[in-house]
Amino acid sequence: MGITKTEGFDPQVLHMSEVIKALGHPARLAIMEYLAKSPSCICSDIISELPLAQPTVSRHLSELKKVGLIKGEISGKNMCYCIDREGWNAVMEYFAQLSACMEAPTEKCNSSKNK
Amino acid sequence: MGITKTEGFDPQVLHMSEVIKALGHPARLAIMEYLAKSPSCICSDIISELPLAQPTVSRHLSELKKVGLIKGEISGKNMCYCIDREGWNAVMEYFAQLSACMEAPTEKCNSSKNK
DNA sequence: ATAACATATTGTAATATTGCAATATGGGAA
DNA sequence: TTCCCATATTGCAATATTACAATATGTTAT
Repeated sequence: MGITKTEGFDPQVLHMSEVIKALGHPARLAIMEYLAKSPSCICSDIISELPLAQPTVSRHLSELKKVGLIKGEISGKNMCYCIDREGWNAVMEYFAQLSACMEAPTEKCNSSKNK
Repeated sequence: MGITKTEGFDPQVLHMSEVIKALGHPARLAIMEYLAKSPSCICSDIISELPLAQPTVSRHLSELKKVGLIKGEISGKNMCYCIDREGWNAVMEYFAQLSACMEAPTEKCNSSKNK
């Protein structure tokens, strides 16, 4: 159906999957890489870095912004995007927690079930 | 168009985005959580854990397997899935490297450009 | 062999995603 | 103001994704 079912899932899983989904696209992952590595955050630089048309890049940028992975600030005539550390760190912590559960054979790791 | 352009992107970005995309769905992320937390890896347990029909879960499982995040082993009448640590760790290392680039203000972090 | 169970595959309908051209918007410069 | 420039938005068309019923496959027990 193309529609993703959301009922019956843990709210944290729902939220995280949405953020992670935004990272699951070459253009958007490349944007994150670029912003992580480059001192420049000017939108036009990002556009010229990617093999996609300007409207397409703009759409990907707004999707990353929507889920809180980047934030944009107007800087004169340009738009300056940068990584939103809060959103990014939340994903990293989520993954770290999952990894920890894999390592710990018999520990609880049931933080999401305590409700 | 629904089709994702791949030309002009770094091969690592292409591969990683594919794996991450598999994680960007509530059912598939819930499966990963379940396998990380639970000692059981029997397919039927996963199915009864999710609010989705059996064929749908089966498809999600095969997608996770396709990108190397889980692996399945036949165990008599049952199928036993578990996390493929190699694939999982590759994603974690990729993210760790990206995070490191964000922290390091003026270091190179250009490993992907050395080609 | 047959029944019962567990899982995978196929077919299909509904919806989502992607990409780009065209266009709109908004700021600075002339 | 008018002309650029940079970016966002809109409107498609093509393709991908999702979910499930129906069905197929394979395994174990009887």
